[in-house]
Order: sequence, then structure tokens, then C-alpha cells
Amino acid sequence: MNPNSLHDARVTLRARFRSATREAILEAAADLLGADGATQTRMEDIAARAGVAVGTVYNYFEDRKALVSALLETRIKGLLEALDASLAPTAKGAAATPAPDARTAFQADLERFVAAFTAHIESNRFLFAVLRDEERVSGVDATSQSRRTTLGGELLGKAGRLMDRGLKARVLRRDDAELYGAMLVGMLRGVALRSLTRTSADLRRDMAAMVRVFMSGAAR
Amino acid sequence: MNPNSLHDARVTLRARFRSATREAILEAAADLLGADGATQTRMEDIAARAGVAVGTVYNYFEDRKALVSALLETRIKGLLEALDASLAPTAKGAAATPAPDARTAFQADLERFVAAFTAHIESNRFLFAVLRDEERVSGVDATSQSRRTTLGGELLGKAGRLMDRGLKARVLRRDDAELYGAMLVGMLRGVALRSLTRTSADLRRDMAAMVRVFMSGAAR
Amino acid sequence: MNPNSLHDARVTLRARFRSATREAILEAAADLLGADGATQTRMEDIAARAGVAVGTVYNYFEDRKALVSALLETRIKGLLEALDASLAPTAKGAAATPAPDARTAFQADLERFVAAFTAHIESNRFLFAVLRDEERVSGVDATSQSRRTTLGGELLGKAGRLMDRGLKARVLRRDDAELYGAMLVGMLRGVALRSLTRTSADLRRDMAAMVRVFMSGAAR
Amino acid sequence: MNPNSLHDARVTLRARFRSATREAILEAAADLLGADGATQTRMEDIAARAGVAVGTVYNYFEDRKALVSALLETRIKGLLEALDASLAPTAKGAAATPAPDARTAFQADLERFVAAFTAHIESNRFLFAVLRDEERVSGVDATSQSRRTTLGGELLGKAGRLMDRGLKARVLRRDDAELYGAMLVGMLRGVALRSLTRTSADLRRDMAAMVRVFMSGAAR
DNA sequence: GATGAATGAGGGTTCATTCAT
DNA sequence: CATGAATGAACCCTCATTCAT
Repeated sequence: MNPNSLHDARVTLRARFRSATREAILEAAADLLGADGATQTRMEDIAARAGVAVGTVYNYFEDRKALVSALLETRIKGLLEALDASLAPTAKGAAATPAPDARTAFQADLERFVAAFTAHIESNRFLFAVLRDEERVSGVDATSQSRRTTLGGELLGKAGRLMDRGLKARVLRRDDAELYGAMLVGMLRGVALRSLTRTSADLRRDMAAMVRVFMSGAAR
Repeated sequence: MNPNSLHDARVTLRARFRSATREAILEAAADLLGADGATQTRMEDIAARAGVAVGTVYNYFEDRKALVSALLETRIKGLLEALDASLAPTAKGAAATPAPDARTAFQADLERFVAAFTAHIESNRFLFAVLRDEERVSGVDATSQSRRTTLGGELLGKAGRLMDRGLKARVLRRDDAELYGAMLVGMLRGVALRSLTRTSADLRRDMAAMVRVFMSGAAR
Repeated sequence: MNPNSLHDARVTLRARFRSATREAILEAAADLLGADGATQTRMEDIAARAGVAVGTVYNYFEDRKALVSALLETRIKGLLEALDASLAPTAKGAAATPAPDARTAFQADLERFVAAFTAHIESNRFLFAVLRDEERVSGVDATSQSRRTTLGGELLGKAGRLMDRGLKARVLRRDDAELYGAMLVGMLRGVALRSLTRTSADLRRDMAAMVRVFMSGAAR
Repeated sequence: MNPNSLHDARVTLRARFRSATREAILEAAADLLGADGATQTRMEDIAARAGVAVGTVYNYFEDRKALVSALLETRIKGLLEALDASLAPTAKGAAATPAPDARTAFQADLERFVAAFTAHIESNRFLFAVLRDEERVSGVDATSQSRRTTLGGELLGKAGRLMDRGLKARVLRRDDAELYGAMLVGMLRGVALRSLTRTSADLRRDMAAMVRVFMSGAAR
């Protein structure tokens, strides 16, 4: 429309391309790190799989550590946001249903939480490796040792919030409440990892079963 | 008193010394691999901590892989044997008690299993790292890809045998029986790892709580 | 007014612009090479300081070596021309003054020489670095090893010509005449470098003092 | 003589060998840095010329910077110590000679200073490159920016001390006394560098001539 | 058998140069 | 012509492994 449009278009195109290349590199890194483990994956391999030269990787990421950090950050951020979303109060849904009893409501929350975890983990086989290797996710800067969080730690936090809700609704037993989070995360991981070795496994069915067991064990 | 006895003694002494050096190296490797992770630990560091020269390490272990394998093998073997022992039918004990009902008996088995796991993990912080990094345990040769087992896989097997017992005794629900093993191992790991971050954690109490939850959830 | 004039004007404008860009790049290179040294200065840095893209630098200079050569050539050429000018017989000046004796005349020549050097070196801090690093100035092609001259070599030549004049005028001692040039250049450099470290230094006064010492030492 | 003698001998041998290897590396570095300049010399080249593998270089020097620093430090230290020694008061010599007049005494000091410089520079062609490139010599740690000294700076200091002596003995003119050091160092360098290009040059004779000129110019 | 200096393949990183837009 | 992302050769450095003492 204006004289700048051409320029804008160019900028946008370039920006998109930059973004695409960056994603391609992250994708390649995710694939290789997931498959071979962090130690066995060379920068050159990542570059090759991304279809770029080594130097290009360094145009997008300061160094190896920065690349791995960025990868973990985006992927984990995605998972954590999905979990947060699954925990968000669904006002309309609550209004639509005729006041379900507390236990049913909590189990619904739990199922959404588990479903969110499952969905993300399925589409990011790379995160399995993270769950396995538990690399560090730096919240801010790589140099500052403070405020370092692990994926496991974050998961525990989210699960803890879910458990708190169950406690307040008097659905969960108060006895060992603060352990429930750790148990849930452990079970999630255990069942998810199991599906890695069994090709025939039905992760969704297994997760449902897990929820049943957890509810029977933890609910009043 | 005869020439042979002297020789034997010498041999024995030497053998003991060899054995001691070997153990020192394994111990050093366990400490460092546990603390810094497998990737960050150099052969020289292991040698230094063991109080020997690098070359000496190579007198006892073919190469780095052999050392790590040996370490995993001994440590994991110890854990697995302890778990097996906890699963062994205790005929006398059964006779001593006035015919406990099946559920009580299974819970006792489960508690012994969990206790065995807990005891081992407590005295081998290194195994935490294995649970974390899940390195491969090569049954035979490092090059042969066949017969590779992971600690997780072995644990699943043991847990599965325990669950089978519960099933046969009609204590566990049949529904999702084959998942129980994965859940138990997951919970074990979750609760154990949690105690790593909380200095005030009482692992034993937490494990007891976990057993309660599991029994409520998985038992009929 | 005819088609050509317009064309000529355009060409001239373009030529000027080209020239300006070229100068900007040389200027940027001079600044950075002078400050950080040749090794630490990247092509990208030079481009950035010149306000152009890297590729543009390569539109004006074949490669890095060509850029540095061109820079040295222009800057050194300027200095050498100034020195030559200072050595040119100033007919009018000679006529104006009432026939000074030979020694006074030579000292005047020397002072002009030193002043020319000082002026140039003051406005081209970059040349300090050249005096320091003594990079090669290739007269023609970088590959041909023949006809390579250094700034130092050129300076020696000019100084030698000045000394020759002093000799012919019987102002200088004949003994070590061919050394005088080297000594003068050495002293020039020594005094100039000294002023780099002392912020309060008065280069002009120091140079005058140097001339006095040189005259006392080298003159009959 | 004692049980330790064997052990001591071994240690000494090893220590000597270590020392020899270290020196070989420094020697190789000196040769190559002197010939090709610091930038063009690769660690691999230095190692090759020293007759060792790259890794070996890193067994003796932390990294490239440390190697260059060590080289400069030893070589420059040698030169500076020689200069200091040439400045040391020669009590006996003074007593032996029949009270020379002050000027003769100072000229003798100056000649010793120049001779010390010349001798060192002749046997360490590498130092020419340092005089040329003026790399930094770190007095203590490479990270601390404070207390960095250059070869030029150190030379100025030594020369200054010599000039002070001449001033106190009332041999030198007071006028521009503090410049004399810079001039002397400049002349030294100028004459030394000149001898690099002229194969037929007689450095010793040139230096003597330089002393004459300096004395005539700077003395009262 | 112990020692630890020497080895060198291999990986991370830089940066002059190219070329499609 | 300007642009600047892509390229990849080349360099610094690490560390598992060897072997002379």
C-alpha cells in the first residue's frame, strides 16, 4: 500500500526465514539429542541434519551450551505452559455442567493434567531424553547459578498445585499430601518411559489406568 | 609350612591387594560419576581420587567403557540381588506367623521390596545418577548390541515379578496389572529423587506413605 | 546541457559517492587497526564502523590483504609525500633570508622534516601501530615478493637523503654518516611512542629537544 | 649413598627432562614467532618444531597465551637482568682504575649498557619481533589488567636510571634530561633494526658510533 | 605392576569470503 | 550496488589411551 510495503515484505520474509532456520536447527538438535544423547551429538551433525553449515548454527546460537539451553527452554516452556493451561479454571465448563461432585471435578482436572503431559511428551520424543538425562534449564542467564530449575522440579511444582486443589476440595487425604505430587510425577514418568520400550503400548489407555490407580490410592 | 603355602599366602595377599586397588578405583569412579555425571568425569580424575596413576586404572580395566560397565554391573548387581532376596519366599517367617491374610502378606512383600530398594539407593548415591542418566549396562561385550539391559528395565522386571505374586494371590486388581510395575518403579524413583532435593526429607517415612497409596490404589 | 553533460554529472556524483564510501571504509579500518591491532580487527567490525555491510567492503577491496595494503599505501604515501615536501628546496624561503650559514640551514631542514613527521603521526594514530607492527607495504601485487618496502625502510631512505644533504653541506661529520638516518628515525619513533604513554607530553617541545641533541651529536 | 639416591636420581632425571622439553617448546616458539610473527604461528607448528605432539605443549603451558607470555617473560627477563647487571656499580673496577673523570666513567656505563642490549638482541632474534610487535608482558596474572608492562616501558625505565646517573655525575645536560632515555632506546632500536636488513652490517661498530653521537649530543 | 609424560584423533569455535536477494 | 546470512577451511584445545622407565 505504501512505499514501505516492499521493504516490509522483505523484512518479514527475511525474519520468517531466520525464524525458520532457527527452528530447523532446534528441530535437528532435538532429534539428535533425543536419539543419541547430548554427549554423542556433534555440532556438525546438528548442522548437517538441519541442512546448514556449522557456521550457520553459530549465527543463531552463541555456542553449544546456548543451543541446548534454548532447545530445553522452548520445549520445556511448551510443556509447562500446556500444564498450566490444563490447570486453568474452566469457568464456562463448570457453569455448563450441573455441579459435579468434588471428586469427579478433581479427577477431571487430573485427567486434563495427565493428558496435557502425555500429548506433549508424545510429540516431543526429545523430552524423554530430558526426563532421562535431566539437563539443567536455566531460568535466566547461564552464568548465574541462582534460580536454576530442572524439568523435574518444575513438574513437581505444577503437580503440587494440582494436589493443593484436591486437598482444598477435600478430595485427597491429608496424610501424605505433599508426597502426592512426587508420586504422580514418578508414575507419569514411569508409565511414559515404559511406552518407549513397548512398541505396542497404548500410552493413552495406560495413563487412564494410572489415573484410576492414583485416585483410588490418594483419594479419601 | 611347605613351599606351596608360602606361595599361596603370597598369591592371596597379592590378590587381596589387587582386589583392594580395583575396589578403590571403582569407589572413586562411583563418587565422581555420581557427583559430576559421566560426561564431566575424566579418567585422570578417577585415578587421582583413587590415589593411583592413570596407567594403573588401565591395568585393571580395559578402557573407560569397561570401567563404567564394571561399576554399573557391581552396583546394579548388588541392588538387583537385594531385590531378589527381598522377593525370596521366607518359609520360616510364614510358618511363624499365624496365617496372615493374603493382602497383609503381599503388603509385607512390597514393603520389603521397597525397603531393599531404599537401603541400596541410600548407600549408593551413585545409583541416583544412573537412574538419572540411565546408562547402558552391557551384559557381555560392549560391541554386541544384543542382551543390553538398563537398570530401569531390570527394575521393571523385578517389580513385575512382585506384581505377579500379588495377582496370583488375588490381592491386586487384574485390570491394569501389567502397568503396576511401571507405576511402582516410577513412584519409587519419584519419591527417592524428591528426597535428594529436600535435605529434611525422611525417605523411610515417605516410602511407607507411598506403599499405603499404592496399596489403596492397586489392591482390590 | 547536452545528453553527455547530464551523464557526466551523474558519473561524477557516483564517482564521488564511491570515493566517499571507499574513504569511509579506509577510515574505519584505520581507526580499528590502530586501536586493536591488525589481528584483532575483523572485517565485520570494519564494515560496521564504516556503516556498510560486509559485502560492500568486498565491492571496494579484493580481500582483506588488499584493504590493509590500500590503507597503508594511502597513509604512508601521505606521510612520505609530506616528508618529501619538507625536503624540497624552498627557493623563495632561501631568497628571503639573508644567507644563513650552512649549519643553520641544515637544522632548518631537519626541523621541517621532524615537524612533517610529527604532524602526520599526530593525525594518524594508526601509523603508530604500523610503526609498531611494521606490516608490509606491497608496491604492486601481494604475491610478488619483489619490491616490498616497509614504512621503516622508506623512512630510512628519506632520512638518508636529508643526511646526504647535511654531508654535502659539510654540516655533518662524515664518520658514521650512513648511520645517522637510522639514529634519527629511531629517535623520532622513540620520542613519538613516549608521548603515547604520557598524557601530559608535549610532542612538539620534545621533538625540538631531540633536534638539539641530534645536531650537537652529529654535527661537526 | 642412601636408599633415596636412586629415587633422587630418577626425580632429577625426570625433572631435567621436563625442563628440557619445556625449553625446547619455548625455543621452537621463539624461532617461529620471530620468523613468522605471532599471528601466523600455529600451535601445531610450534609442537612440530619442538619435536613433540600438540598435546604435550598443553602439558607445559595452559594455553597459547600462557606460552607466549612465558616466552616473553623469560626472554625479556633475561634482557632486563643483563641490563641491570650492566648498570651495577663495579666497585673493584672503579678502584683499580686511577679515578677516571666523570664523563669517561659515564661513557663506560653507557657502553656496557649498549653492549648488554646488543649481545642479547643478537642471540635472540625473537626479541626483534617483540620490539616490533610490542606484545604485552604481564607481570603477574594475565587476567589482572593492572601492572602490565611492555618491553618498551621496561627499557625506558632502565635507560632512565642510566641517564639519572649521568645527570648526578653532571655529565649530561639537564635541559631535556628526561627525554634522553627515550632517545637512547629509540636509537638502539633503530640501529638494531637497520642491521636486520643489511646483511653486511657490523652491529658492534654501529653501536659504538651511536654512543659517540649520543655523548656528543647529550653531554655538556 | 605402578607411574605419568607423550600422543593425536576429534570436537568446538572463528571469521574471511561468497552470493542470492 | 548494497546487503548480511551462509559457508567451511582452519585453528585451538581436550582427554582417552599408550608405553618407556
